[in-house]
Amino acid sequence: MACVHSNTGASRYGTPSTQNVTRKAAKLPPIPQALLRWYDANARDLPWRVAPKARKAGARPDPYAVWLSEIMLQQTTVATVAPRYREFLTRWPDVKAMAAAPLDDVLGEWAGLGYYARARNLHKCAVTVAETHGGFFPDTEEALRALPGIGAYTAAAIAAIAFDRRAIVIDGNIERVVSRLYAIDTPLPAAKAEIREKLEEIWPQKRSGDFAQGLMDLGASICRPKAPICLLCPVSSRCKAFKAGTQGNFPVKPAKKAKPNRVGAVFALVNAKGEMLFERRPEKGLLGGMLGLPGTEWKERIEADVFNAAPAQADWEKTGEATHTFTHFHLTLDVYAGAAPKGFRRASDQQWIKPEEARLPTVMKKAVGAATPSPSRA
DNA sequence: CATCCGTGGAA
DNA sequence: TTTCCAAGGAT
Repeated sequence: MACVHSNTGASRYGTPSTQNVTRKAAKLPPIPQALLRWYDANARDLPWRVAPKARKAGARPDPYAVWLSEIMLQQTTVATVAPRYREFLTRWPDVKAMAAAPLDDVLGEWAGLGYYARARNLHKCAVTVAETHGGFFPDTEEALRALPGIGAYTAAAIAAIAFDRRAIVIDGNIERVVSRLYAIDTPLPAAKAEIREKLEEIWPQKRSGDFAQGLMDLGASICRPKAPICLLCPVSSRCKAFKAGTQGNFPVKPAKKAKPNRVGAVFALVNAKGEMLFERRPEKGLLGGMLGLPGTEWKERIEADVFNAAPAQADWEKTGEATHTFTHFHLTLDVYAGAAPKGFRRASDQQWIKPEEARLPTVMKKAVGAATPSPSRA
């Protein structure tokens, strides 16, 4: 990449005292060039990633694997995703396999990962790709964007990483990197337009996917939210915030709201086989489609007669509490345990499962734990 | 544009 | 203990 001689470089007017140094009128390398060189040497080894070296040799990632990883990585850390991703890929090696699976199997495999709409849309997307795209993911940003669970970020990421399209990928990492590079002081999310404009100017035609992954790796390892390691940054010389020493001020974010408290009660009904009664939660809303213990709604105040929400008449004993913090509220659940009365018949949306075998969202796992205290305690 | 939607790790 | 926040999307 030939360096065009700058006609604005300071070297023209260099003082005589620097004559022996003869610094090259070194125009700084463009950001993509510096970033990609850094990525070639420092790319993280991730299970869904084709390393830059292999990529240059012609290897291409499986679009299914890219899609699966991107959905799982939405608002979820690499450390959490990596082992779960391997389980998904082993269980459903391709999109047709996932499309053929029952939704409840996918939800069960997703248990504990949070944001369960992702799992519902994952399955819906697999079915769509299998049925209306012949089992192949579309290779354009626009067509990808139309699929369930694929928004602006994920569509661009898949287009760039799996299909080598020039697509402007913007995630939280890249927002942070760019807002520091250009010292963008507009608060998010309003700053997104400006961030996109800056990226549009510098985004390379070639190695679009590697550029996106390089920016994200940089954001994760160097240009971190707290204590960025600017001394190791390949583009610090181009970074407006670094030069001003203000990298800690970016990105500007709005203040967060306080989380209200909510309370409720759940009931752990146990039968003679030691199985516990679970029910499938409504398809939409919090923990939609997941298994849980029957119980009250979760409100600011406890209901007058919580036993109206019990699944059966039983000698309910309060065995403990479960506390959990969701994205937008704190929850305290009173946990009651009881034995199923004779002749009890479960409803159609309920099922008996050994508690240790149930694939549950975390709050329900905590509630089950509070219903069955571990035998040993010193 | 604002709100809803999980979880676990780090500081 | 509390706060922050991570490869966001749907409504």
